[in-house]
Amino acid sequence: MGRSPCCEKEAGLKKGPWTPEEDQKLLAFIDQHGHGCWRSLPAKAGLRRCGKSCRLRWTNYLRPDIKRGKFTVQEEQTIIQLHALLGNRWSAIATHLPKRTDNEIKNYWNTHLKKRLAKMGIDPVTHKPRADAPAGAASSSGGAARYRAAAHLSHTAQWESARLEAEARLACEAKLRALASPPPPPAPAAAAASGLESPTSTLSFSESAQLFAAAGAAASDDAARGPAAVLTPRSYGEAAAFGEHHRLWGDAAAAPGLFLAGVLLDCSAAAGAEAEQRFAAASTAAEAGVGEQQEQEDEEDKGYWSSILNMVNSSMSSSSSSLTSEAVTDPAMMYLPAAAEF
DNA sequence: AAATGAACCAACCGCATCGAT
DNA sequence: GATCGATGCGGTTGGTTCATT
Repeated sequence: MGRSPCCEKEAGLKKGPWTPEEDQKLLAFIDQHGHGCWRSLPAKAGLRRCGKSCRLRWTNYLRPDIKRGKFTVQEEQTIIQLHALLGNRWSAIATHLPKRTDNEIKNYWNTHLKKRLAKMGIDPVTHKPRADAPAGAASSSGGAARYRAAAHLSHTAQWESARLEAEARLACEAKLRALASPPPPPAPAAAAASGLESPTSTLSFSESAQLFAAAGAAASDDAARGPAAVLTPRSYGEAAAFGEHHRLWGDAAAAPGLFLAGVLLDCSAAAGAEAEQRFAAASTAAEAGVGEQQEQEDEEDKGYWSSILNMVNSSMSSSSSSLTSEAVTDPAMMYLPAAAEF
């Protein structure tokens, strides 16, 4: 499609850092008239900038409801959790951090959080411990290895389902917002309801469900073979039914939640070394496959997922009075708003 | 004090998406 | 359904500041 660049390379258009005078002009204009059409704004406001540049300056810097300065531990945790679920969808993440811009969150992730995770041996893309992480993965055999494989499968399935769930919720949110004004946009909600294919996923909704079933089978198989298998058929049965997303995880080393919920809370700069130790300790424990430890970790994982889902839920329910709290917490109701579209 | 490298962040660029025609 | 224009998003760049040698 022959499309002209959104900001034609007009001679005389200024680029680079904004001056206080330009900020003032932009602020004054938007204060008086609103931004309206960004493309025509610069001329009306007397600015030699392209509309895109004006929009960026406004949304990332001049908007009055922007909070600047250091990110709190709470905000850090939120970013990490949401990034684990949503990937690099900064605008979606930013909707859960009022007063922070997507650009700011993205910068903070790239300059701080990503490095911190990497330093701890956690892959910042997958949020799982890396294969080459110091204390962990490699040295298992026999039943333990099979257990880990089953656990990993389970982990992958749960990971996918929780992420898909969050995406579905975001799609619902968008839909509900749209319903409040213009007619509903079909695309995201439709995808969520029918195929649930996701831009950040290699799995479809049904594939995730199949993963649960496969993980359940593997675990049952393992349970029959030896004590290393600690995943209960009950938990897998429920998971396979695709109702309980925030159930137990099999493998502490493969479960990003354990660290993201707890460790990262206190690993901001000063506590970095300690966090790494905790990471190593947890990985070692997982390696040993100790049941008691496992139960404790399961509890933490449950808490982790609850916190994420609660976070998504709360923003969901606060943005929509038409949904009951039951509707947004009951897994069976989870996809109804999107499904109702069809 | 100067040089160098790392960290930070505002802004740009190109592509994707959406709505209008 | 095809096309076009406007806007939004995410990746990247480049300038500035800070820390270290």
